[in-house]
Amino acid sequence: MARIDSVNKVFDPKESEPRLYNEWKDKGYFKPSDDDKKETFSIVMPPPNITGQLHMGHALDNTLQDILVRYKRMRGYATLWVPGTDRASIATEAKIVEQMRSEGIFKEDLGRDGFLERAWDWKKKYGGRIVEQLKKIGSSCDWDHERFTMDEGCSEAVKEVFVKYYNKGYIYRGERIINWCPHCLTSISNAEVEYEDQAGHFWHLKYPFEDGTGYIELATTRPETLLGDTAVAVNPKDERYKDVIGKMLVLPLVGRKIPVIADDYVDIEFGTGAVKITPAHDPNDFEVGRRHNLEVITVLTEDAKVTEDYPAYAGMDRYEARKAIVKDLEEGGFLLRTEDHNHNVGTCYRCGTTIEPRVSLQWFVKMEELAKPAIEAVETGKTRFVPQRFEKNYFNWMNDIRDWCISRQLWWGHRIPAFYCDDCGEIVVTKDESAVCPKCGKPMRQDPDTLDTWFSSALWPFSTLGWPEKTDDLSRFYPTDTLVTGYDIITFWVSRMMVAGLAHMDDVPFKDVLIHGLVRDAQGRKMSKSLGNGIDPLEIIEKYGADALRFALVTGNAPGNDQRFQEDKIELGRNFSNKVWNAMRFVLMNCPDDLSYENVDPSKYTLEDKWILTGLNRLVSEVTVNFDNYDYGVALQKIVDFVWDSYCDWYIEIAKSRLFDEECPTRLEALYLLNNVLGTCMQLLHPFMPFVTEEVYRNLVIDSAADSIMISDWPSTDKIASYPDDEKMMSTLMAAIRSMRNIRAEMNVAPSRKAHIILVTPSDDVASMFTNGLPFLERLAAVGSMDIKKDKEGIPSTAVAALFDGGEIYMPLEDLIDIDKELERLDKEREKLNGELKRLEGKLSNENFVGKAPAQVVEAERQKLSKYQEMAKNLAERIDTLKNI
RNA sequence: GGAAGCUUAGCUCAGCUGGGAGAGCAUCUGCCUUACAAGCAGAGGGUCACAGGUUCGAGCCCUGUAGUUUCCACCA
Repeated sequence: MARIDSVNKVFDPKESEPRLYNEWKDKGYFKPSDDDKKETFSIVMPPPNITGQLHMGHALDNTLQDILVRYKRMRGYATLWVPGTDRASIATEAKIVEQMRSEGIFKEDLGRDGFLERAWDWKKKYGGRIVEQLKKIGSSCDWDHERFTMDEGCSEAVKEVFVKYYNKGYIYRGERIINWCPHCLTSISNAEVEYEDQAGHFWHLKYPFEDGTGYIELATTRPETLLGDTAVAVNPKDERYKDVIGKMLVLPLVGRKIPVIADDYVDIEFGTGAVKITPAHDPNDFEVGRRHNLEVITVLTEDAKVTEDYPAYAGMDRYEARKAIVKDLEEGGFLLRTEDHNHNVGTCYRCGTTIEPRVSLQWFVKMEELAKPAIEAVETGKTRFVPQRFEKNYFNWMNDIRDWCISRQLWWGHRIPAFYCDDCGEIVVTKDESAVCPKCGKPMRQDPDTLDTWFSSALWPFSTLGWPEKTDDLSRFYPTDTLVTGYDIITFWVSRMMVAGLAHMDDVPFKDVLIHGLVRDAQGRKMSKSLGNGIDPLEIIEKYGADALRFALVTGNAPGNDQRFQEDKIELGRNFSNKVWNAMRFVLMNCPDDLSYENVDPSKYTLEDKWILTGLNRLVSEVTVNFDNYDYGVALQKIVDFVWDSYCDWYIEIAKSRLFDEECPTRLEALYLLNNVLGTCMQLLHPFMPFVTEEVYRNLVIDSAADSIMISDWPSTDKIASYPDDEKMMSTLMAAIRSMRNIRAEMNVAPSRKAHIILVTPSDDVASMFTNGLPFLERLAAVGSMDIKKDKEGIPSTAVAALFDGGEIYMPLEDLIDIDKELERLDKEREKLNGELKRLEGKLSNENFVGKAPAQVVEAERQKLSKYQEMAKNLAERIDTLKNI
């Protein structure tokens, strides 16, 4: 019995998980096989930010990827999972600036190079942290392939792409109105603006005509931008204003003369039908201004303060200025009234500051044409979203795509490879950093700006594989197979990878996009720092283990749906792993040291053996389909049900009588199946719970086991025999047992009280099944002894009846039976049965059903009907007998 | 303003191509049965949001309604 001595009474994740992880890594199991004959399977990890801590979103994302990768590896693919981290320019730069501020240092004090030095120190310090955290949840990625979006290779790819796009005319530089974050002091793209409804006001103002003939009334939500107004627009079809188009107004407080112009943009129905136009601070107004050649007057500085040009308000921030200007308008008699108004305000997705539209010179990618092949690839199914509904999300964005502002006024990032000659104004875009002006030969100045983080992220599926070099990795692993990510970054990232992949690799970056939802808190709120409702995955791992966390993240969740994170789910995961552990312990306790399977004889398999094998066969087949369809929640549920219910609660319990009898002729077969069925279940479970399954797999005595479950072959139904008829018999026996248990529980008969039962059945098969099962019936249904009869003559009236679909069982319970109570119980049973009978009879007497439904379905219903009829007959007879006492 | 999702047991959620409503937790009853009380056995609990339609048959497909969440959209 030494086998059991070496295993702990409980599974200890804290000890086991790091040990196993390191062993797997050291043995090279995470690396793809070099075998060229093997089909490849590759995925790239959505790179977490180096500023970050692992949060539940990462935990879910990486758990799903790990499940996928471990499954494919066991299926025999040469599997590569590329990990890495992202520089996250805005977020990282902001954090570093903040850190510096606490030391009293400013960016300018250090200069660009000094700042970057600090940034790299940051990366060294924190980039490693998140990697360590990813390892804790068991991510089986190939760390030799680890990349960082700003490492040399990725940077080379960025330059290559920029130059290529520029030469083809897809990248241009121009003065446009862009979204500006006054806190981060940089431009951001449309996708990086988050809109939120804010309570605000409508200020109704009057702008008097220059000639003193009255005024135009208009409303604004942003009175402070009045300083930059250069016109008032009305709709050309608006009868009310027909005569004033072209007339001049005097801008209140400023005194500037501005024209009334006509433009279709104005909605006649809305408000007064007149709109003040501020080209420098509103994207629509900017367009109107372009059409009418209006002057663009910037009135706010980069940090959103009024410029020196307006001394009365100079230096005030936009909200102070708003107050002051409203007050002055009121005092000047220009304010007609104020009303409450909710409006959509754009905010920076990184810091939440309200965006200020701002005119400036930036670099853009022309997206429309580039988007076309990316749209087509999804339309034709070359790339497929799972679940499919997210394709709409993608199409929505892609079909309405705008030019992408890619330049950022930051230092941390890929510097734009554009060079300017201050002498002659020449612009050169090149990978060569020591460019000289091709016109005048003078040294050139590189653009100080850096590129949007997502510009480099878009290249991730091929830059990580070595592009632009023609590497083996690239030819072997591109395109990747599946991208696993959240629906929240379909626009930011998925769409741009599609574009980049098709533009530079001439092929889609991935075949499937598996989309998952958000992990919310127990009340269904988004987890966020400001709410303080985040749950730290590392604390959960510390307390319950990584397997339990992974279990909780996958169980009971359908693809693409958000989920609430609740502690009892983790407990369930922990409990299940405990269950598995104890099942293993039980098996090992009964395994002799010299256990050998040499003499195992399948022809000696008993009914329950054939039943468990048949169930296992179906489990393997169904779960494999579920895995291929990314239905992990369903797969896990099936595995749990099989292990807990079929294997533990039935098979082990039944097997006990064989194990405890040293002389039992089928003891070896029981041991063989106990070990190997559980072993196969561990393989199916391994992608979900890698650690506990590895421990159990190694401890069990498994036929031709691999060194590690990680590299074992995925179970195949070919190797698992199936016995459908025996399975049916077994379920009849189980129904009988349940029926007996039910009666005992209802009648409060203690299990210590072994019953004598009389089985009445017309079937010889059922009779012999009970005879063979007598040893375990004692354990499962507290049967002490048994008589078998073909009819119910001589059944004592003091017996209670347990019905099942193979006959009846009578339990004489002399001192316990209360005839009225028993009649009541049987009556309830009869009612239930009658309901079923009515339904079936109705269905089968319906000609349409019999005529149109598939023959199989009709036949199954017929069989059910005759079974129930038989049961109803027996029941009625029993009720009669009792009544006649 | 457009689009998508959700609405199933007290709670949190599954339910594959339409064929007798499920799980976990919670509740109630009985068990420390020599793997496991992080457990075992049993019980109660649902007009599958509502209204139509298609079908022999609808939780599932179609239409509409209500509530709710999210994404997209320049409405001053």
